[in-house]
Amino acid sequence: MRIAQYSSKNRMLVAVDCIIFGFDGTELKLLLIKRGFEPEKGRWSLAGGLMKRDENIDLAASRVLKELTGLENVYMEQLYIFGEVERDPVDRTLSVVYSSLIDINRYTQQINQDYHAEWFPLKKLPSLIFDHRDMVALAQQKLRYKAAFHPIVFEMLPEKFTLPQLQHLYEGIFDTLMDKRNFSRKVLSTGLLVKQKDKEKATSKRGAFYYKLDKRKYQTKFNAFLNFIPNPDSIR
Amino acid sequence: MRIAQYSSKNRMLVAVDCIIFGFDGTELKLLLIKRGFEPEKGRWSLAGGLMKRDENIDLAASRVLKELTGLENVYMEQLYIFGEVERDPVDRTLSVVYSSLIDINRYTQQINQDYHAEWFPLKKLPSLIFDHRDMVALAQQKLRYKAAFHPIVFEMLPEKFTLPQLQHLYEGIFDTLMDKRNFSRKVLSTGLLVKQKDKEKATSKRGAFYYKLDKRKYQTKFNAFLNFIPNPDSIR
DNA sequence: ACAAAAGTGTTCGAATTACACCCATGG
DNA sequence: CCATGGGTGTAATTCGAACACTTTTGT
Repeated sequence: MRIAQYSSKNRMLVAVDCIIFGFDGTELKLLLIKRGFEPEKGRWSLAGGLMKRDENIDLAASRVLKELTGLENVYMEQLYIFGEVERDPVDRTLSVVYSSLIDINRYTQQINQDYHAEWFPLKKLPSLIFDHRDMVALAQQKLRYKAAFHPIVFEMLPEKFTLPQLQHLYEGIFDTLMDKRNFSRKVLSTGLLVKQKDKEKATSKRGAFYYKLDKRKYQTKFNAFLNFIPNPDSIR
Repeated sequence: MRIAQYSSKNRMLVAVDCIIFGFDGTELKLLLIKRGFEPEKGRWSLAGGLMKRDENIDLAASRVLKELTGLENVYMEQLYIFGEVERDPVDRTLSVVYSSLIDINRYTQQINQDYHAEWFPLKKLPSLIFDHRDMVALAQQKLRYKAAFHPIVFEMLPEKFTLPQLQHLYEGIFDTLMDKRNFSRKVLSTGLLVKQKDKEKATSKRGAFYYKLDKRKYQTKFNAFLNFIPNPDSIR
């Protein structure tokens, strides 16, 4: 009876779609590609493609991202699987969504002219195909949730970064403003940041000291919960 | 080029597996079924089955759970997709894992003799097929994470429950002991509990007052983060 | 009368918030 | 010399942790 279900009539296609959040030191952005094939050719979408039958899901996500944007070796994690029956009009297709956080400036070389990929400010996204807008909304929600408790967003910063940059990033994620005195006290109290001797001088005359992440401590303290949200009600 | 990938050679099977956590007032348990078909017939496994091609994923999970355990209308949420290439020896099969929290006593009628389903204490699980042990470990981790910040675990309690029961549940989830004075102060301070006039008299001579969840407030306050973990280091 | 679980308050230290001024520098 | 953003300290409050005794009642 049940073993009969190990039959092929229920096989289906599985896609991966990659949500790439990026931070340029000021603003939170999302990487989109201009879809190069039908249906919906020419419209903006997440970097996505079909997973192969003999391919691990995580590797499929990396491959698709590489093929469509040129990005390689970026931090990615599985977010959710979307499976409404009618979500892709051509064929029954599930989509496993991956989410990623990167430092935009670190990867400008990789995202070159060969790819029709472009960064869009999170607040000014174009319309997206299928259910991609829902995917982005879910990813944003999860990013907030994680950022509220973990120092994970260091994935989106350069090797060296300043406290004002870090604060701008958190403000972007939560769409709120924070007090810089309280912010620096809290973030420094984690003991995860190492102050550098040099300064970032591009955005201010005085310059802001660089910090680096103490990666050893970061690994072990990952589960030490931080509470970065100034006030739950202020999150929009 | 790329449209050629909208071909059928990459179709694959997709299963759903259901992790059912239950609480009986004292102990955290997991619902397992004796697998009724090859391979691995006769061994214990999560309630799982293949998803149909014309079926929504969430509905597939509900259907499979109903078919294998008799359970209906339980709170379920998608946890993760497992997709190692060799995870199922018979055929390439992804598994979408769902996780669920229920009040064991409320559903004893539904889980009847027709089904080879059985509750196992979380600390004394039998060996499980395929990667099901990994699935359980991940679900447990996520349950802790959520329970640490949300009053979500009310899904696992009866309509009326006592503070000692609620505390035992949290102690089961975190495998730790909590101070009942601090616990009750914290949980009552949420304003989500409504004290009842009657008492539960089965487990003590004096009896413990019942409480009910204020569902209106629960809906709106769901995102008010609670911090139930006594001390992050004490979580094993 | 006693065993067993329920219920309740206080004190202390830590963390969080609100808030305002001086600093360094490039122009 | 001044405009711009960087950097720091303190007081008031809230929150979390530790801790022990009294109440109720079935046996």
